[in-house]
Amino acid sequence: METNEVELPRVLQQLWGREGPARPGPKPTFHISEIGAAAVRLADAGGLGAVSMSKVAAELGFTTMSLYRYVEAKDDLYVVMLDEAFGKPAPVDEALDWRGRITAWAEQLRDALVRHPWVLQVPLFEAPLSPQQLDWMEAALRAFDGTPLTPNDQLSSMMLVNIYVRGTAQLTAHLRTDDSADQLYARRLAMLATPDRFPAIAASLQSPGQLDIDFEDDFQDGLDVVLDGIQQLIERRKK
Amino acid sequence: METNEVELPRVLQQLWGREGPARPGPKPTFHISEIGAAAVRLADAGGLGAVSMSKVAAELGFTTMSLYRYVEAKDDLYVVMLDEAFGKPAPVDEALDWRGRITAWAEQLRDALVRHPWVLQVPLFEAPLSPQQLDWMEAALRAFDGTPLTPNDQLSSMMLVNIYVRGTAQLTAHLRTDDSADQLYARRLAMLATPDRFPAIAASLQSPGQLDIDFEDDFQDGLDVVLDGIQQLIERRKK
DNA sequence: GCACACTGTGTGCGGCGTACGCAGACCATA
DNA sequence: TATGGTCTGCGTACGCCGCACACAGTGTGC
Repeated sequence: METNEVELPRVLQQLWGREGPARPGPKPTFHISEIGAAAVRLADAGGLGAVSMSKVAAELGFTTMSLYRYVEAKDDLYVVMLDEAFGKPAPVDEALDWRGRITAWAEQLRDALVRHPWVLQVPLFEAPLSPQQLDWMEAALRAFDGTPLTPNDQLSSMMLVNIYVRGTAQLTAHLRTDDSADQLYARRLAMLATPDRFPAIAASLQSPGQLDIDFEDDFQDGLDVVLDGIQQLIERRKK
Repeated sequence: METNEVELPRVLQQLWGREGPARPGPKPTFHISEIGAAAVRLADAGGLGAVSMSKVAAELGFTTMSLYRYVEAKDDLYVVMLDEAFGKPAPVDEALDWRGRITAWAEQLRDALVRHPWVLQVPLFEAPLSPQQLDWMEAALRAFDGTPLTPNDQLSSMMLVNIYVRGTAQLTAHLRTDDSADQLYARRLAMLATPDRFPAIAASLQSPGQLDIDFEDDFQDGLDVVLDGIQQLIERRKK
């Protein structure tokens, strides 16, 4: 009888704690999650660029090449970092309706991205399969419990919110570190977007309230637009 | 009298054709857009990783260091590449309503991203100011002509659609290159997302129609959800 | 107690971005 | 037309990076 586990990459096996027991040779000095934590520390402090195999190894008091006993390539390190950075999502509040629940989820996700902005720069080539990422996925899906959304609807709605949060986080990432950046941008835009070639842009620059951005309000407003769309889908499914 | 132009970085000045005329010394052999085109060619063929200063220079028959006469750093090269890759958006079709127009815009954007998937991997730290990117921005804003949306509404609605397209493109990018990837993912997910810890995920895996993904349909459905949200905003603004 | 799989180390390679100094080309001015 | 100054393009070199590979030591299962 074959278990036939659609074999996972080694990193994922380690993250899921699927280690074969008791093998010959010396015991590993630490768990990959410690490597991930060290890498996250570096990234938090100096951005993703500050994360290199040698720096991570140095952080742990090891040589560069030791890391390759735990990780097959740098991409694997990224996987571990992501899993480490997100942490566990707060449990779903059953008292709220779906809108309140998914909003709380979105805010949590946003906060995590603000705490670890480098997450948005991590080049990823595979869909998420690490434990904590599935926890987040699970939490989002549960927010739609009790709605008439089909499983597929729930999945795509989650993706929609996920995409929204990541997208806005990316757009505002550089503004958060430099307050004057948006004003400089507005002035440059005003200079380049001449009314003859860019009437619509020029017009939007005329409008007031352009210069004081409130991240919190903008985030909520945009999210509400997305959720309004999902709400319509829910109404449609009710019939 | 000071022109006081909120001085642009040199790359942008070159992209906008704001060159000071007639200076001593030999004439530049080419324009940065040629460098950008060469880099885009490399990226299209071998991904963003295939783009290095030396490779681009070789593509043009030049030495590596020559490029630094046109570009201050590699990040500048990315700016040029992006401007080059997007091209000009098709003119807005006045016959359509806002929904038809922004849909057409979104489809165009998606097609551009499918043609140049590496765009999604380009690390960017500044808001777009290059000519063609402003063209795209302008086109999107014009789609909302005639709606009661305020300029700020239009801006955030555009961002919403932009974010949606980029997000979905990112998610489906790796699926397009490998048809079996999603099935492998589904099987791995089924193995890891046990009903005790991940009931919602497990449930959604039970649902039918999971395995045959239709990019086109999924894209349109999700986009419609987003547009439904914007429509509600429009209704609200009407009053 | 023995064999052997496994851990951690050292060396080294190829490639990257780019700082810097130099030769020659070309224009503005005299 | 002669000249001076400045810009272009090139060569060299440096310090990083990810990682292949060979090697020594370690501890478990037989």
